Amino acid sequence: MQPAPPFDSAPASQPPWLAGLNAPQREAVTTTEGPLLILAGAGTGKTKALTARLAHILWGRLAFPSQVLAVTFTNKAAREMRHRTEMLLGPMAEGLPWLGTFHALSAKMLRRQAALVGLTPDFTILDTDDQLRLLKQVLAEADIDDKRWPAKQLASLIDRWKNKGFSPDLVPAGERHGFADGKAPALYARYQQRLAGLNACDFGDLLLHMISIFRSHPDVLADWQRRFRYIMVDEYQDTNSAQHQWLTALIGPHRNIACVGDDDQSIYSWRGAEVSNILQFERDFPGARMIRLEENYRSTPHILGAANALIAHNSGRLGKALFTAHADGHKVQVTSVWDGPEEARLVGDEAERLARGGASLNEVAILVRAQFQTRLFEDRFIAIGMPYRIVGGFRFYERAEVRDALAYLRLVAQPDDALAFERIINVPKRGLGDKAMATMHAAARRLDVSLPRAAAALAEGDGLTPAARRTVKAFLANISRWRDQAGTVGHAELAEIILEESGYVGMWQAEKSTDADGRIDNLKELVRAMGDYPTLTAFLEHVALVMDNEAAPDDEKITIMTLHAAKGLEFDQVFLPGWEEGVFPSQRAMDEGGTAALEEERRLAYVGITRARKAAHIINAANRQVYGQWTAALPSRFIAELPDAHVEARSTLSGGPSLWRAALAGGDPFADVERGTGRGPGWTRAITQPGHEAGNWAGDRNGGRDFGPLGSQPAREQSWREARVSAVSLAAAPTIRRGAKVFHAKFGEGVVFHVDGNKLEIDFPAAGRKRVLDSFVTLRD
DNA sequence: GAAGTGACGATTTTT
DNA sequence: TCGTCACTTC
Repeated sequence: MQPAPPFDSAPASQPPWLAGLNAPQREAVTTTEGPLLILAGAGTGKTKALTARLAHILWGRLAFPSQVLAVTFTNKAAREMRHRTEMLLGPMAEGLPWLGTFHALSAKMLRRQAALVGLTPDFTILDTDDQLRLLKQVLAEADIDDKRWPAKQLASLIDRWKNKGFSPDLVPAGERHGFADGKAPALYARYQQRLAGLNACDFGDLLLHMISIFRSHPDVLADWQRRFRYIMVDEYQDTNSAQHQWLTALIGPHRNIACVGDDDQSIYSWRGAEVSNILQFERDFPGARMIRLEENYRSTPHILGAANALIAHNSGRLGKALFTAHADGHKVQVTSVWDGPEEARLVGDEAERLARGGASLNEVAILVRAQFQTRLFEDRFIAIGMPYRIVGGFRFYERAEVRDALAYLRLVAQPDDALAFERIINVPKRGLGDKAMATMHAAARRLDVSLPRAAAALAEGDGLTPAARRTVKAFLANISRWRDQAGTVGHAELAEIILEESGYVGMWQAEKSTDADGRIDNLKELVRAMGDYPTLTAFLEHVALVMDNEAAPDDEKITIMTLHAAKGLEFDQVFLPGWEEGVFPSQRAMDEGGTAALEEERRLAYVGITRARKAAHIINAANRQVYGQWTAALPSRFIAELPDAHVEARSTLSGGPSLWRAALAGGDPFADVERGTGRGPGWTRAITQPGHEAGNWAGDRNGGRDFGPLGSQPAREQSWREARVSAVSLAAAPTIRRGAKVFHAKFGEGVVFHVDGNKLEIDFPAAGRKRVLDSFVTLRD
């Protein structure tokens, strides 16, 4: 399956981890000494090479497992690497204590050396929610109007500085201005003070504190350097400056660092990633070797040909071209359609066709540039009953109910956790308002103790109203009772007791909203997950650093997700909709970042195409609704950059691309289109629907760039059919009354119990009473 | 403390 | 256009 590598003549005694590797992969595995950059294109067996390299080092006794530092970005990648190394090595891999994410590893180091930065080893790790609340307090304290200068903006500024490795005193003069008249560095300093007072770190601190320890304590650094004989880094193109500093500090005199990455897949500059880290590898590490993995085991030659040609339009690349031994397969399809709904319809039809042909829906993905694009697909898939999953959005530990529950647990584990205390002191409602909170904050400042301690003091004194005093006292009594119980009952059981006795579960049970059930389920899931960890502290550490919660792989569904989220994944069939100027490449990105941003968009396109194993299908719509306005859209320039040899283009538009050209030239867009006759029944019905007059469809609101009334275009048959469908459902909606029989894609048939505008309460025999929007049901007779 | 009202703004997201 | 958030009002 691979071209015969020179090492194929190796004796039969060749170790198992070298089996099945091609020549460059093998070279990457066996080059253990000195700096090495493995430039691994999409689908070239990067993880395989990396895990084999780990196996090679450990089996060859070049180092003990505890002497290897293996760093990834995400927990998922870390899990994957651990798992695959275990497959090669067996139990030996379990002893890899320093395999993990940058943040997890740095936190582990920091816990051992917390004292050097004024923390205790049990410091709390704040999530973005806590961080924001703290910053709001800092802003209020400095008397800065957070309307004018939002805490969020300060948070991202501080984040950016931390990504670059700047502590407050190191922020360069040129970057100090721009927020609250140059007060940002002072606010940053104050924020750090507050964190220290809370014995807490935010994510950025996990690395930043270690970097400053490395700087100021050479002896400590030397210890760490001695420990790590080999360093390996995954996704090196995504490293930011702080991570780069952290890594270079840790490299000992042996300089055994191997970084794996692909400059063409660098898509996170907006998050602080510096492509220059990978581009300048050889300058950073003189004498470094570079090995290219270019044989792709994933995609067909047409897919790779298209991707290679596209990415060749970027400048400043390290350069590489993917090739494969696979048979030709299909060309990349590029389809032009009339508008967004038609695009969704097309993808739905194609997916149905694939499913009928025996393909697994789990192997079909729709990769979009931005979240808003998912809606049309969702609408369409609900309408046709196509099972789908949308990846992204809120993660488990970010849900409000999970965070509330965690705040209870944190407060039990850490009596001084002021942020946790603040979050839940009045959840469920206990009648403590702003006034009581202000009193407690004032007391905390005056007595110079943590907020919970101040509250305890107030509960004994007379600073609060009698009612508030009683409430606070009872609350604190509960907390300390739970803390005592921690010694006698298991932590998962304790969590159950806390959630029950605090009234928190009751609060959700009393709530009648649609999602209350789901929230209670999430609380149950949280308690269940706690059982997987030996102690409450271990669990809280896990939660802080591992924000993802691997969803159980469920049944056949088509996946909808962003291109960013798709990096590292692969699917047989990949749909790439929305390839229009302004959408992809994103207008906003180009406005903000110019050419550099355009190149990053192009890398994103490259990532998208290279996700496909068997087929890639690019789609662009001539018209799209942007913020409620219909706008004409040109096909993405990336489409033009794909070579004809690897592309099969088609259009469902009569007139084809000339339509767009005409539209942009400002002339009559239909000048070269045959005028048809009919406005069918769909038209009539569409225009008689309130809010669905022709002008809504495609009017003249966009400076004449929109296409005029469309009714006469025979080629738009499909669009008309859709117009009729939506007209029918709109017409049907008002006739839904109590007692009506309706059908819902998820819950099945049901009987309407109550109507409130477009909100329906429906009794479903299978799912019980649900609140549903009328647009999600169809009327049955 | 809940419900209604108006302004605002709207990529990509991990730890 | 549509959803969110903060603020008002009862």
